[in-house]
Amino acid sequence: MDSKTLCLGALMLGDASGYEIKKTFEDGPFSFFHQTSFGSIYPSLGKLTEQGHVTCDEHEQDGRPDKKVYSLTDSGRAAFIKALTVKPKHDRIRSESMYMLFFAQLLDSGHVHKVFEGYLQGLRHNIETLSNLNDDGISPSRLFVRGFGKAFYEAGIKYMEENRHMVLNDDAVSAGEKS
Amino acid sequence: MDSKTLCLGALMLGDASGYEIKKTFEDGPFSFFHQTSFGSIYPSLGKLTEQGHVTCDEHEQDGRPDKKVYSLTDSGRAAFIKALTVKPKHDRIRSESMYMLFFAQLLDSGHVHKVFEGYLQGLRHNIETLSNLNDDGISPSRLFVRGFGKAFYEAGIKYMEENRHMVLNDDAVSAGEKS
DNA sequence: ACCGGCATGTAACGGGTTACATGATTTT
DNA sequence: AAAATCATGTAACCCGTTACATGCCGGT
Repeated sequence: MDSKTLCLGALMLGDASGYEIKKTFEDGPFSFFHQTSFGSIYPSLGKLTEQGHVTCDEHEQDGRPDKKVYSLTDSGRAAFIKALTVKPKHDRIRSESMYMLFFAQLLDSGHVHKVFEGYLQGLRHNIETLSNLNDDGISPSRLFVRGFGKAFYEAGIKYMEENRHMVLNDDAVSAGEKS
Repeated sequence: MDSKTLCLGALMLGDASGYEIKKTFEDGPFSFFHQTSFGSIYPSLGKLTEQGHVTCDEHEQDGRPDKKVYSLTDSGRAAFIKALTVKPKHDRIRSESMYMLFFAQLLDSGHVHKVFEGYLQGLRHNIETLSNLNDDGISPSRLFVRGFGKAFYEAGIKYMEENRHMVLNDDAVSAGEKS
């Protein structure tokens, strides 16, 4: 799935600028299963405009560059649906943190600790992000995906909290006193 | 984390050929949080050999090309540990299936059905893969990572089974009869 | 007979990340 | 005073995927 399709999907949620599309992938409903960067969004929007899949309204602004708000056209909507009507590729996950924790016995325990806590915090942050989304009037399938993300992350948090002793062999010490 | 580090990690589990390293990322303990392809493994092994991080033993074989079995050197082990002693990047997940399910209401229900069932099957397959691994004599941190993967996938399966009605609006019909 | 598994490797192509370039305004 | 937010865009580079090239063996 290329960056253009990702942009079309973001615009299915409503007109938006490139900047706002990026936020959708950071804080919005796609945050837990996709990510993009400006370097791919802006060129994609350019190509989509050429192809007639989106139109662009420029709003002048004080000081800042003009805000370019993109809207889907019928052809864009059709292209989006067509792009989604293929066999999906398998999920691709890359987790450096898990790779590090796997090799925890080789690493400095301070570092392992940081990685562990950082990962936990990341999971909590992701749940918060999903929980902050407004669910009013959202279709069941969208709620399903949100719920799936939450279920995933919650299971991860629960597991980590219950099994921290497997990676961190200092809990008894660091919990009480430091000497 | 580049492909070279990934190869070093695979070799930490024992000497292996490029072909076997790939299997480690497909069926082995890394399967759920990383993936690679021959196109990146073979060149990486070449570079690592040049750098002295691995050595290579060639075993002649009947018919097949020689099997090149790589082993870590001390310098390789040190390089690996150094590569892991940095702040990990955030997990990167890309799930085309979830993207499709999010937009289920736009898509042909037959296709949605296929995506849903395919995804569920994929989760089950992942759990099976993790369950087939031999846990004997494995360090706690490695078991932790395995358990994390299982907890993740199990939560996903449970959620999908309990909430299928949110995406699939044909369960009552298709469950009983087909007319 | 054909497909899948074993086994290594190269090359091109595509694509995305990162960094750079610019700059005002608001928050800390 | 510095950092973050808003806002767009380009370019280079890295790197990985995909496809190609080759070939035997075992199972169906």
